[in-house]
Amino acid sequence: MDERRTDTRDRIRAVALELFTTRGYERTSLREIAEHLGVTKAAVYYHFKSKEDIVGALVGDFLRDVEAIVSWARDREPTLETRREVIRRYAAVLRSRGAAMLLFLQQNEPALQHLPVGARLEERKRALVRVLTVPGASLTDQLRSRMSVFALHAGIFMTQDLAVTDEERWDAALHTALDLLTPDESR
Amino acid sequence: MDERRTDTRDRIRAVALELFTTRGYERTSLREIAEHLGVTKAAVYYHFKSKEDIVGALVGDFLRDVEAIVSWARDREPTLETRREVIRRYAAVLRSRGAAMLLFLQQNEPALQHLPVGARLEERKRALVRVLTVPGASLTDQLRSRMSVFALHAGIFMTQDLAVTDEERWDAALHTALDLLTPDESR
DNA sequence: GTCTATAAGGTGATAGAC
DNA sequence: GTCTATCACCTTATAGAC
Repeated sequence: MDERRTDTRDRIRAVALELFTTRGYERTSLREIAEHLGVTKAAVYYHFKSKEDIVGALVGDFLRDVEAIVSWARDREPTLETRREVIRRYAAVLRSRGAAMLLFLQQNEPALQHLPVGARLEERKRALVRVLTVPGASLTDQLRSRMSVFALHAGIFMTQDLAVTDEERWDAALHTALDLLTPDESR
Repeated sequence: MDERRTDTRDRIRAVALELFTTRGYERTSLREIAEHLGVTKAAVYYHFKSKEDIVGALVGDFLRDVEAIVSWARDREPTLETRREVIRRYAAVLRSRGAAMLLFLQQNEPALQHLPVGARLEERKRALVRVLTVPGASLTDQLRSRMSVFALHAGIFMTQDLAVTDEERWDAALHTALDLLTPDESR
């Protein structure tokens, strides 16, 4: 029924996403989050049992999205076209989640590594890279596959200083990612 | 004359580099650094006036290396061959500083952003990207130039799980970086 | 649901003895 | 150069009133 009487939980998520991105997860305290919302720390602890729990809620949906892509790819033949479609679908997921989530993930990757949710993130990323890599590929091509995924991230966060639209960013990112997916030898 | 009677300062640098890389700058306390060396925190403070001062000593030489590359490039015509040589020289600098320094920089980029030395790092990186980018290049090519620099980093830290030598990593990294430097249109 | 109050412990940094 | 002792402050997290 979703009969919540306040929207504090969602507001905590939103403020946490913003602060974790701009100031970083480790440098953001629960006091800061609470003060931005005009409530006390204890109120935040009512909605989330720990600081880690907040970041867990933030990345949960994203993790399920990636998982779905990997499952889909595993049911298909590992052709170049399958790999290209994986990149397109991953680009679509990133796009639907918005640049904010992507910037948060990028900015806090080192911090997340030391959290339980970071291990799950790492696992999904590995699975994604696995379905993108040709078995027995050269080191260069393995690197290209890994950088293909990264190109989608970089297309957004590495171009924040340029005067272009997000639309143009996504286009350039996808174009570069698909190019990296093409094996080095066949070019 | 360099008449130091102990090598504690250098040992602090080495231990800090290791801990900052494996555990992260923010998650590493001065107490931990001191304990790894078998001395007290106060002893560390005799050699470095602050925690920030340690990381400053760590990246100082690297910053000067990058600065030299940028100066060299600015004195030459901005041709593709110049840009390729910039990448080769940057690869050589990374190589001479060792994978440990690179992993430290990569792992702590978000943390360094909030430190004074991070601003200097950011400035050099921007200057490096500037000499690598053709004026008036398309968004895709600007992204490719930026990812070219990143490819050298990724070639090392993104392939740590693969059973290859560092030599092979550097080769694949340089090859991929030089490919990204070639404009998208002329391929 | 949100509050006040507090526990328990870690942090960077400094003073001053040896 | 290194030590002990300490300062001032911050952190995550909880207990219990309203």
